[in-house]
Amino acid sequence: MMTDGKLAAGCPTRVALDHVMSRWGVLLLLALSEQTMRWGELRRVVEGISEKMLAQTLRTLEGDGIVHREVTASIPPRVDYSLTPTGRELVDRLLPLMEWVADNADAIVGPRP
Amino acid sequence: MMTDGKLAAGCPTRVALDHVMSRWGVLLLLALSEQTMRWGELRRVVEGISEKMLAQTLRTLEGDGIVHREVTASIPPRVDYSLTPTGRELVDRLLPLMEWVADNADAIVGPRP
DNA sequence: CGGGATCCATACTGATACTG
DNA sequence: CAGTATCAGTATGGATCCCG
Repeated sequence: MMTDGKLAAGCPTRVALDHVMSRWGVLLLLALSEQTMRWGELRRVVEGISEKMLAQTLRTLEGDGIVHREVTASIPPRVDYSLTPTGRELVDRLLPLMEWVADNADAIVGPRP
Repeated sequence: MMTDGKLAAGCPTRVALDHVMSRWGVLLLLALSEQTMRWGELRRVVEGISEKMLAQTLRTLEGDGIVHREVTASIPPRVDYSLTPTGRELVDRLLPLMEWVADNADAIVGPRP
């Protein structure tokens, strides 16, 4: 029933899905699921992400109302990223999936040379 | 705690995640969550997918032990795709997330011009 | 019908430099 | 510190043609 007309090519669900399930999106949401983080922390925790994709993905998620960006005008400047209530709802549904993938990752990827 | 060392750059969890959460992977899993489907059906149901990505994604998921491929030698040839038990476990955790995204898609994507 | 092979466009990355 | 800008190399995806 979800596969009927609801997943047409450019529909909102598809777009939202691309944001949320993107390579770096899930990892950022996972990181923020535990605590508010600063730019530099995210850069370190989400290993392998480029500055470009970090900025781009954060801006997308912020625009989606999933991530909250809070600037503290100080020297040095400080910017904190956290989940919005909507983001929290999303992550609550994302976490069980992530845990399953983490638990079964070896079985999935391992067997194949 | 999942964000500690467990998500290092090339770790199995990251790789598995890229397969499962890929743009087309989720849509194929969603389609197969309801019933076994043939190549042509998947091509139609997962609107917008190219033949290349359909073949590639299916082969990846098959290699991961998530999707089962069954060939019937007939004329015309027939190939059915279905979820393995592992795939079913995965989809059970994926579905709640998908439903949430579908329900909130307009709120996520809509508000931004 | 179910793909494989090929070529081309785009997206992503990495490195570097620069700013408020 | 927290970004933005730019450029070049590479990976990824799409379109098309073709075959058993």
